Amino acid sequence: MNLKQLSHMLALSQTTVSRALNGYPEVNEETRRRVIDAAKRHGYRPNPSARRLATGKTGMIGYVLPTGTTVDIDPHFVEFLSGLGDYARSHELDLVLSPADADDQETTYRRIVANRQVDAVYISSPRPVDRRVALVSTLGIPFIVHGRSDGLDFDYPFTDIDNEGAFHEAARLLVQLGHRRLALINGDDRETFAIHRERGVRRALAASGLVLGEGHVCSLAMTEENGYRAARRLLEQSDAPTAIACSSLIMALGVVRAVRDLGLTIPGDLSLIAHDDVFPWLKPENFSVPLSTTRSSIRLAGARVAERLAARIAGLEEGARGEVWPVDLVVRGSVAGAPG
Amino acid sequence: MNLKQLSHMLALSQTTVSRALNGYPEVNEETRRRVIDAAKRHGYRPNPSARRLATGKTGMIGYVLPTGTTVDIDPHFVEFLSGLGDYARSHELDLVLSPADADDQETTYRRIVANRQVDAVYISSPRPVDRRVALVSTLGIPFIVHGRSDGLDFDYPFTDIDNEGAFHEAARLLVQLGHRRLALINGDDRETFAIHRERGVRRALAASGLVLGEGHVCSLAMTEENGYRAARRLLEQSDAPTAIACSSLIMALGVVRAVRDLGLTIPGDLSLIAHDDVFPWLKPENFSVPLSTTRSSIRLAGARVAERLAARIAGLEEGARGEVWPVDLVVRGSVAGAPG
DNA sequence: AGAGTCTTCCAAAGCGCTTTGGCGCTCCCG
DNA sequence: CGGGAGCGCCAAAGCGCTTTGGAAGACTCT
Repeated sequence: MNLKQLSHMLALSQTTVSRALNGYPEVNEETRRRVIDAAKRHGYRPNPSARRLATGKTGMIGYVLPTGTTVDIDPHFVEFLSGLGDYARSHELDLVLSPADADDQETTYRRIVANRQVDAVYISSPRPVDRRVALVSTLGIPFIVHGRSDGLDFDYPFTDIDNEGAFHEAARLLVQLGHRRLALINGDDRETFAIHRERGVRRALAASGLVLGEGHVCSLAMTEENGYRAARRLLEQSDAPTAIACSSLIMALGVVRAVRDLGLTIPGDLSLIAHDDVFPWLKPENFSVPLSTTRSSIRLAGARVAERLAARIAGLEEGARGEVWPVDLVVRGSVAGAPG
Repeated sequence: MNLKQLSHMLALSQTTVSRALNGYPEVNEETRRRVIDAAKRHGYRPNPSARRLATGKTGMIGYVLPTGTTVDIDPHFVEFLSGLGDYARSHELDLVLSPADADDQETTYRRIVANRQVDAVYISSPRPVDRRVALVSTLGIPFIVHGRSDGLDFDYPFTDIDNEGAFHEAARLLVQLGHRRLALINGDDRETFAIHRERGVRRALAASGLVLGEGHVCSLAMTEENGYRAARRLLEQSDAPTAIACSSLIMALGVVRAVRDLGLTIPGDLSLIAHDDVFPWLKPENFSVPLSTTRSSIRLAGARVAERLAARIAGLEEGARGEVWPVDLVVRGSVAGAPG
């Protein structure tokens, strides 16, 4: 059932039917009703390929998915996706994932824009001076960055959480509790979020005349194993930290295991605070010692990004407004005063 | 740069240029070379919307993403996606995720097929007599089911792992080690994989004249918390199991925590085997007591599904062939002879 | 009553590609 | 040298929608 058939059976022109369906004003309400009714009754659905060809609108938002046998999409992605999908569903948007070589995502961004495959794109896990952000903003397609890229000489729209503030708060609390030797087990420090977190910790320490020791910061992919290794390394050195801030719940699992292996306890020997992106399947309150966290739902962020993307597509949002969400510091049993 | 412009500047017809580019035989090799060269030099890329309108081919594979505020996409999805993306990338396929109400995915499948939005779809987490499978197969779009749906009165193409065999092997090993009271901490038993796993365990027990006790099987969403709760419940009852088979590594985390909370040890008081889908961020060998697992890479499955989908789109694969992959049983420190 | 203004609808021209049907040319063979 | 076969190419017709540029009819106003 296409426009032609439908208009023919209504004894109207395709123009009128199209306009009636798309809410254009120059059609009689009575006629519109008739058309809409008939369309519904015959299950007419405009062919999106044709519509796209004519309008350029696709009803899709794009994301370039970094892939490669050595590349791991991390589990945060799925939570973000849940939120994004949730919003997208209610607005009839689809999401197209274009897999790309992790080291060359730009070609793919170019392609999907040149091909007008999507109405908007988002970018995640940005790094400082991120070339994708630069590229996409010159390409002139609506976009939102989830996170931030520093050092760019132009503004761009983003939604980020206050990573620096969160880790500043966490570190400040630890310092207030008397800790003098803090360590940071961070994510990949080529990513902005990790840099911001480190900055937050350093700033808090500096406020009390302390520093983050040379060997007291680790930047690794956020796996349980890396959390374990980092913690072992930190805790076995002579000036072992008495408190650790950790960038992920998954890494924190490894930290807890290391602590146990070394015969230490939390929070007796070590205070621990981790960042919690709010996974349904792993909760900080369920750690053997309930884990203090800086908490921010990545799922909500996904929904927000989708919302802004939709607004931009509709022309309701413009400009380079960046928003930074505050992060909750949730104190649980894993922190205590410094030992000794 | 479109076909018209390109053909004009080559002083050829659009037809010839199109054919040259698409590898049709009726064009002189010399001409073809010229055309391809010019296309490359001018960065010509056929407009996919137009091509789609003309051919019906989209170069995309579809997936209906169940969403809803109460619906959690589980982290397995992201690993599957990695594999799928990996293959898709090398074959210039994109993936479109259409979010849908988790309770009504069929409408969305209908839509994407009717709209010819994608060349093929896949279905995951199938249940017995899954209506999506029935629907999609009548819709006549190429598809692959990741997993299996039992009780359908027709065949369909799927790629699954031998869940029954895996848990049969696991349970058999435990029985051989002298365990008489086994328990199963399973995933949601509305899904086929969980049913198959339970069947595997029961079959192994039956072979030795044993049964899976009434209170010895739990079916829950695969979260750490549920693993913990299930394990507590099992271990605190009077006829507590001496061995547990567990459907997920994440749940196993909870089991381990419960065991510790109860002052028990693995494998002294309890033997534990879990299914490992092979996450890069959580490895069974890194559990405090290295975890025995039934192992099967869900990532590889993703790549395989993509491969079959591509083959079907190209008309290289037909029929309802189902493939069932064997699962490795990897024995580590978490199993031992039955206590007492 | 005639002119002007809306209102409501239509025919037709794209959007950029593929594909059908056919045409002219060369080549080979009897 | 004439005719049939192939080769290489082209013009034009879609694919199904939106949108431009009217046009016919109804209505208002003077």
